[in-house]
Amino acid sequence: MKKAKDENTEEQILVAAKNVFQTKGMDGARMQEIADKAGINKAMLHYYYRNKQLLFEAVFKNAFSLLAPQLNAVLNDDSSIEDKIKNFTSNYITFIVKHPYLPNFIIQELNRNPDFILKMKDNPAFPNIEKFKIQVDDEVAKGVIKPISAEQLFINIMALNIFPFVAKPLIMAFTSANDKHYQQLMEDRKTEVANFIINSIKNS
Amino acid sequence: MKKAKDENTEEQILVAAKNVFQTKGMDGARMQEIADKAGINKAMLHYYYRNKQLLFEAVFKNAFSLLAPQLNAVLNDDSSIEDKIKNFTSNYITFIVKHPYLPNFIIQELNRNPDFILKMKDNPAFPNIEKFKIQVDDEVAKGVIKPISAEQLFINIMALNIFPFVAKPLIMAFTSANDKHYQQLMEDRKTEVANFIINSIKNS
DNA sequence: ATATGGTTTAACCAAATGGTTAATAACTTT
DNA sequence: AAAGTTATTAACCATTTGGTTAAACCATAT
Repeated sequence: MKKAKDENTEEQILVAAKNVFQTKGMDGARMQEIADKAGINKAMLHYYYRNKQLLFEAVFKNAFSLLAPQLNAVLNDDSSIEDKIKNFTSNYITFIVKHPYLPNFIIQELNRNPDFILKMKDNPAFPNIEKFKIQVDDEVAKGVIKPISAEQLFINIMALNIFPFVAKPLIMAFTSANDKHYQQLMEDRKTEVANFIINSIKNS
Repeated sequence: MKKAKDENTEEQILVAAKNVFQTKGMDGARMQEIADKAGINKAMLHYYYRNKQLLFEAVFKNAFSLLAPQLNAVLNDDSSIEDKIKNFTSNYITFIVKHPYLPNFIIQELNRNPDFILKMKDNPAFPNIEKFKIQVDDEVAKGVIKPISAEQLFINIMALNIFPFVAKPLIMAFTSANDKHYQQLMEDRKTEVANFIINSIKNS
């Protein structure tokens, strides 16, 4: 079978490209380095992905499609707000430990080229806040949680969960933490963050 | 006076370099573009700053020295925790509206080269959490605020304030906001964020 | 006015970089 | 096994890029 080799090479390229793009960014990445990491000739990159931009987009879409379902867990799940926050916080931190470069990569590249997100919006799995909005307004009306807009709550949830990984070097410096200490801080946040949010919004 | 011209050129270079480095990053920045923006010959960049790396470091240190005092307002001010949070949140958001590229620039470049922060630590104004730690432990002991570690509280304060600007393109996409709507969200956060934090930690 | 010293420029350079090409290798189909 | 097709490579190319150099410029001191 011919396909085996093809897909293998194509996949190896994507893995290598992910590696390089996510650590160095579009501008810092070198096609030669990607080729070396994939163990192939530089011309192969163009054979399969035509040019740097398209290879980058393949990597970016791939990364984004990993992150999106995580956020959808907050926006479109059927459980209560309190449960969502608890689950998301724990799950997200576990998730990000496995993909440490991911949030930073996405944020960095979107800031470099904000229009890029338009290409992502086509995807039906693109996170949408509408359902969450209804739920928040509902729970506020019922008095389950204190008045807050869905947008602000969602921003807060994202901020508290994502920021500590994006700003890792800053946090390590300010708290004089080594890698082990930093990991412990993040581990603690799996419950700490959910409590922090729920404390703030729950009516008692 | 000869000096007038010197300092003027040197300053113009720094302004142009800030402009380009903060929007494109170290890797995306081009010396030619900086020279053009400064209205001078490319050789002048090397005459005053020797090479790209040193010019970049001048810009980075400059940016960092703007951010540091903001964070020190939380860490080293003498007011109560509640007051600090209220003041910081409002001040920081006002500050960042004036320097929109700053937090993203610092975070992006520190992730590209984490060792870089070591050079910043020499500065005596480098944010240090020790005093804040004592204060938090004290207010927790007195029962003014609920039990929380100073590190986690500081991370939360930073996250809630800084993240929304770093992740602007994501937030705009998820909330389907245009620029005006986004600005309004940030404006609301000047009080919203402080309330959110205080709600969560204050003993009642 | 002229010598002096820092400032500025145009022209240049070597290395790096994304991309192409033409030939070869390997596999499939007939 | 011959023909056809896809995969892979080495060599090459044009452009970009950070950096250099030697000469010109200009303000000031003598």
